[in-house]
Amino acid sequence: MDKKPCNSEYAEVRKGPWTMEEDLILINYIANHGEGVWNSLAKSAGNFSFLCLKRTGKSCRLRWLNYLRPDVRRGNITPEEQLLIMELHAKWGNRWSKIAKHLPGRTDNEIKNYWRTRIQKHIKQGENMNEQGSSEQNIDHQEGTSSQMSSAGPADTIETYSPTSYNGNMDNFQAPNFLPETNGNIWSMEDIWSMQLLNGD
DNA sequence: AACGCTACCAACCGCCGGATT
DNA sequence: AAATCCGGCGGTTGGTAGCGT
Repeated sequence: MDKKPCNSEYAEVRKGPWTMEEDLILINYIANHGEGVWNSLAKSAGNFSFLCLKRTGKSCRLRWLNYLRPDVRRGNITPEEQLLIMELHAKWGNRWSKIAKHLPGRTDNEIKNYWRTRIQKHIKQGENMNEQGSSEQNIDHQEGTSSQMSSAGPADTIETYSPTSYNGNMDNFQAPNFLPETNGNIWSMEDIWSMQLLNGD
C-alpha cells in the first residue's frame, strides 16, 4: 500500500522530530478545519501557512493523536490504569487502540510503550525467575517488580515533560520572543496551546 | 568528570481493511 | 468487480535523559 507520492511537492518529505513551528501549523489547521482527512491536511497546511508543513498525512495524524490533542493526558500511568491495562491486555492481547479507548486521554502508542518497556519486561523477569526455579527470595516480580513499578508509578517519577520555559503556572509563562531553533521538544503542550491563544485563534 | 548502560518515548514503517472511483 | 486511495493499527527503531561505575 502506502503509495509513493506522485506529486512533486512531496519530493521532500520531512521526517524526524516535530518542531514547534510545525506543531503550530498543525494545531492552527485543525482548529480551523477539524480533524481527519489527513492527507489533504498535509497538502493544504503547507499552503495554509507561510511555513510549509512537509509532512505526510500519516505523520500529521500521529502527531495530533499522540501529542497535540488537548485531551491527551501526559505523565505517569496510575496504578488503576496499570491494572486496567493488564486486565484488558489479558482479554484482548495487543489491541492497543482498543485498550486505549478504555483509558481516557491515553494513546495507544503510550500504552504500547508502557507495556513493552515496563510490564512486559517485568513479566519476562518473572518468567526467568521461575525458570531458574529460584526461590532465592520472594523478590516481588510482577507486582513486585512493583518495587520498581509502583515507585516508577504515580508518585515519584518525573513528569514526562518538564520544559524549562514553563513552570506549571500559566500566569508566569513567558512566551519566547522568537521561534526557537527547531528543538521542538523543549516545548510543552501548554506552551504551544498558549502560543495558539496568543495568536488569537 | 567521563564513560557506558539502561529505560523511556516519539516517530517511522509496513501491513491491512474499508471507502471511493 | 477491480483498482486505487486513505486512515488506522501494531511493531520497531533511533535519540536521549538519567543513572551507576
